[in-house]
Amino acid sequence: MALTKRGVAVADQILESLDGRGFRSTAPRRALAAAIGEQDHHFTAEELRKQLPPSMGRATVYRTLKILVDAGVLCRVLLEDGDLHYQLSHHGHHHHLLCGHCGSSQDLTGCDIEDVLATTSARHGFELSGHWLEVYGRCRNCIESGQDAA
Amino acid sequence: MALTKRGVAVADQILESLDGRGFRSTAPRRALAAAIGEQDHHFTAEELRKQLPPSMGRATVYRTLKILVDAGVLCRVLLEDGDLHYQLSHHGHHHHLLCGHCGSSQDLTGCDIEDVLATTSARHGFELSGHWLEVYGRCRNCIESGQDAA
DNA sequence: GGTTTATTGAGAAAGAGGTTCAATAGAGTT
DNA sequence: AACTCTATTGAACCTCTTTCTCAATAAACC
Repeated sequence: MALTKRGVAVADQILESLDGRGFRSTAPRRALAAAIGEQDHHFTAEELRKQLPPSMGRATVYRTLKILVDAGVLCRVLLEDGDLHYQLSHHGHHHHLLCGHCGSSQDLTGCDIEDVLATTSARHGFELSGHWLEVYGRCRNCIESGQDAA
Repeated sequence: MALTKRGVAVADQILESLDGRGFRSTAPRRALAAAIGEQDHHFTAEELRKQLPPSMGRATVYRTLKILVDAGVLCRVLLEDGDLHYQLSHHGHHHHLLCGHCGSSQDLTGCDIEDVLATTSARHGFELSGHWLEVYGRCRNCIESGQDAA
């Protein structure tokens, strides 16, 4: 696995985050952080595991991923077909624009959906505590490179 | 399983929908439709199966559920923890208000989220084709019966 | 170096869901 | 009512993902 500058920075961030939560810095965790740093797209636990040395136990991958989701380092992405993948969580709460062609995802910022939801929920007598939104479509790159709709 | 008036009506609707799509009316499908009609909440395939006679094969339950999702009779609900459940789909496209206390869900209508998404996506050069939104919180009943936040 | 305790990996096990295929049973026909 | 054709079924088996157990290992701190 070739390491990119960005990937290494991300890996460092992940390890710091683990350290900050009292988790030990171990070789498997460093390898996992490095691998996550190199991911272009959202990924599954198994996809990630395939990119790691087979010496790393299944359980370690799953355990560490769960820790990272709890820590807010990773977030889960719901694909259009119902598959759940992982992805770096750059900001706090945010949404994803998922491209059905290249599989990329960008974070959706500047979205006032919370306000809309608050008023609508209130109309139903519903006390809002959270929401989960995924947006599907085609990204700018795929549009410009002339990929036709699937 | 005690049959309610509403449940029977729902079951009839489901069977009609199957019939309209050229599927045969069989005893297992009738039993499954009846069971779905009696569900208060969103449910998993396995939960439903437990309420059906053990003589009904696993495959039949899964096959029929898939058919019903394709037919638009059922929709999938994403729970806050990432679990996917099934639920009756009353309208076409819609969203759910999921109560974390009683587990109930109501359909979210009168939500102009599509417009908001369209403009925001456009700002990202993203061509919108669909979205998935779930809203979590506490329903009117739970608020009024004084259930404290979990 | 020694001690304590979190962490690890291997293997077993659970859980959800899909596949195969011979047997069964709808639905229309005669 | 019997007959035919074909969709449907259920049992068993399998795959894929995820979790659990537990003895061995290795951080971190003294």
